[in-house]
Amino acid sequence: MKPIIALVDCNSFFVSCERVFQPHLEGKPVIVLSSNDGCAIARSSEAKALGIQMGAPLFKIQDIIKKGHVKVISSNFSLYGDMSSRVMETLRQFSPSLEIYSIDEAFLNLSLVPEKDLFSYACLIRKIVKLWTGIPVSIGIGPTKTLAKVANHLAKKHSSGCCVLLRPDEINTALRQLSLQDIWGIGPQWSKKLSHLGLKTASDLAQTDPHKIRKIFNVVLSRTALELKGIPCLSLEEISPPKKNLISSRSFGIPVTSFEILRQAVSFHASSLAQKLRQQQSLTCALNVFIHTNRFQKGETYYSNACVIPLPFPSQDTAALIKAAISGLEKIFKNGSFYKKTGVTALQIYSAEKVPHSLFQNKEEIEKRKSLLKAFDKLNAQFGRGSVIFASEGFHKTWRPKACLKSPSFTQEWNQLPRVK
DNA sequence: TCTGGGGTCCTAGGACCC
DNA sequence: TCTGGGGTCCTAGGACCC
Repeated sequence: MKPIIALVDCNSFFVSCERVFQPHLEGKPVIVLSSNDGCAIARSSEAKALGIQMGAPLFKIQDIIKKGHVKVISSNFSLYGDMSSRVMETLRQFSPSLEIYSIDEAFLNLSLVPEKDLFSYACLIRKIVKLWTGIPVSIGIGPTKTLAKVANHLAKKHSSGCCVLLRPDEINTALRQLSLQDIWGIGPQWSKKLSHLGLKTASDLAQTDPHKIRKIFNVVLSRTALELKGIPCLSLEEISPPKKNLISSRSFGIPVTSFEILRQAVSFHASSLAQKLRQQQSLTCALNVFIHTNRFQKGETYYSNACVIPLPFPSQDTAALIKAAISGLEKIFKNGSFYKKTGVTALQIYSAEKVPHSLFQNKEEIEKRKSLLKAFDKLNAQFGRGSVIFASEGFHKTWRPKACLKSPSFTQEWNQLPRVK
């Protein structure tokens, strides 16, 4: 059977989530900021029209914001995560196989839908998602993931919000009008290198010999070229594999100089990693701890350092991870610096099932710790993250990133539920 | 004053093994 | 002058994604 893949992409997702609970923002320019209120990471179409670029630092767009009366909102990731689950669950109604690609995108296998019905089916999906979740989406359909991405690019420009790209003549026309940097998998570096080779459009790349691409670039780009030709190289991954690396890091709301505050932040990150490890039933063998000062600060020496701490035993235990992370911090902390950010990465992650217990570990003790952490996770799941914490995280989080313009957690906190008058 | 957080894959080169 | 052949594992760096 010929594969048919749909890419469903939520329009300006974070902005749309905010609009569901603040309908007065509809039709107005709105942006959502990154952590610490740093950059614009989501823009409504009205904000894009004003010239606000993706990733633009807030302080550089203050003029546009003022003149264009742009509504600025701090990010609220627990709200977006919750809304994302609602969208994905709705999409499951429409296909037996679905790959959740990111917080706001999913690939659907639509091979069972007759070709003539695809467009109206896409329109139906779009209508139901909007009705059930309040989130507007665009849907692109093609014979490969990369062509579904291309179709989605076109769908966003179309009033129907849907686009089917299956006939060779339609695909060719679309590819001739698509520039290299708009292709999924081609970033600024490769598009520059490709244009030096005389290639200008997606159609040029599709017509180039993939072996030649592989020689000059690598296998990844040669796959992209094949996918543009309609030859599937990327399969639908319905079950997301466990993460091979996990990271927890944040910039500080204010510069931090004290070791004690850094210790609290590092403990928070180690604890957050341990929870993620337990969630995906993995163990880590080593942590990487890093700190750095503000690299944009003129007149101050930039200091950045990191160190890897092997754990005595593979672990997912919060206490063990906190202990290791703090010992790493002690090695790299330099007195007198104004720190801007810290974080912890879990390296060498293995499935908990596959790692045997060490002879030097007390089995009883391990079981006791396991049930303690299970209760810990259960409480946090029931009463909200951070309801129970390890004391070394501290209770005040003075290092917390800035989020001055955050909207209420409409769907996760009882006391912040929207009121209907 | 103010510049995010969290991932993936591939390749080349070095260390080491028999 | 000429210095084996074949393999694994790890790491750093570079590209990409949302």
